[in-house]
Amino acid sequence: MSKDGISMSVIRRLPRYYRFLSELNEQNVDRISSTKLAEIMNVTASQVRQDLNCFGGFGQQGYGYSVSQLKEEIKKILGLNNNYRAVLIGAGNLGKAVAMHMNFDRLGFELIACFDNNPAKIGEQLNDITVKPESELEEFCRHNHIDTAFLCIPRACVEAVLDKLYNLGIKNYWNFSHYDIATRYHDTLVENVHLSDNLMTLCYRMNNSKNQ
Amino acid sequence: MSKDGISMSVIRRLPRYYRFLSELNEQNVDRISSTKLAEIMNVTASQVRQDLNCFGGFGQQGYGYSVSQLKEEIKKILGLNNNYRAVLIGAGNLGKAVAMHMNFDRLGFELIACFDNNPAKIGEQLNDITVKPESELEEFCRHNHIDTAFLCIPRACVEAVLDKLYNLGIKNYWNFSHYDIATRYHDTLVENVHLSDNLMTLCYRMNNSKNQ
DNA sequence: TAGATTGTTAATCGATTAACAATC
DNA sequence: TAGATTGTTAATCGATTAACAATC
Repeated sequence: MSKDGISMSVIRRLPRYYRFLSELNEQNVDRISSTKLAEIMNVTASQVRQDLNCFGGFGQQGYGYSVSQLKEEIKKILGLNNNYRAVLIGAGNLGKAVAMHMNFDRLGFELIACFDNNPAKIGEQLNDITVKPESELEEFCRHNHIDTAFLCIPRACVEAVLDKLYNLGIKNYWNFSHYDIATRYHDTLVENVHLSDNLMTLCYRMNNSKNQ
Repeated sequence: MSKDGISMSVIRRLPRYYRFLSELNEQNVDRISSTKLAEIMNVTASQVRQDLNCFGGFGQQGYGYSVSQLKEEIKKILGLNNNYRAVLIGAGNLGKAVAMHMNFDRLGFELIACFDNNPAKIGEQLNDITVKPESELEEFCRHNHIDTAFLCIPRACVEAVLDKLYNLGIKNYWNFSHYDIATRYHDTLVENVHLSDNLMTLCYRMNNSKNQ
């Protein structure tokens, strides 16, 4: 709820603002103008001011923006103060990478369990969580409030798990497979990570560039 | 070289067309209209026709498009017939996921080596490649033609490796870190995968939705 | 031929950039 | 106060959608 009518273009730029502002803040920079920030981020000053003004007037004429304040505002806008409870499905290399290297607490999430259908994986320790058998998924979700699921399993395995998750009321997904969740369930909210699409784009660009 | 002036919006949609057409092809569908394809892909028929016509007239009035032919055309446009030679830097969980689960040959690439600076990783087998010590990187790249590097290492480690790679003439990168390659070297071609930006976007959308 | 569907132009819509008055 | 820089409106640019003549 709350603010709406913000375009996806703007929304997808917010994390980037947040990253650059966090960095400036760590470097103890305490104020910055839209012109300077735009320069660092390699965008236009107009865009910076337009983007920020979607959410409110965070600056001060003649002065610029307070770095730490603006960073906090964007953190609030992104909702990073949340602790959305997540389950991870799949403890393969990708699942492990996600479980072990993401700072979920800084990103608005808390990873509370991981499930895999491969008996060899059961019991493995990923930071502070232990891989559970997928057979325990439904029971677990009924007894623990879950907001979202991270799907790090092959496409062919998605449908069966998705049906279970959806019927348990989980409607938010971070999806690393090519399975099209939104087509099956229209009232879901899905962020897809399509690594192979990304790599094909690199291929296209290499193929059409002069960098040898 | 070749076709230029194609907008990034169109380019980033190409892999998705390719995926859907490959699927239709596997299902032995041999022709499809822009209307039907648009429906399946959840876009407009106008967009499908406009996108495809950036590259040529692949359809036939009154008939539609030949699925297998169109798929092959897009494959060619994307340059997936290439065999760009890639080195992977970093054999952590993410590097392993990339090395073991991506079908590089179908994506225009060939992974020919992997390097890591952690002695514990040296000698590990990732499909048909063996993890080598990072100290051998430069020597290896001087004796093997390399087109691109996949960076699956923490941000703090990137700069040192990047400097080496760039000086060896490698200018194409698939970058999983938040290190800003293009700012340091302007004549590079970079595809970034920013998993945490993606997750923050999910957080924003959950925070602003009514799905609880 | 009649029906279907493309390729392409024109119209609309949205996003980015420029400009500047307001104001700290 | 003078200088700097925002917030915001207006102008431009690009991307998407609609429409339809061409044609298989």
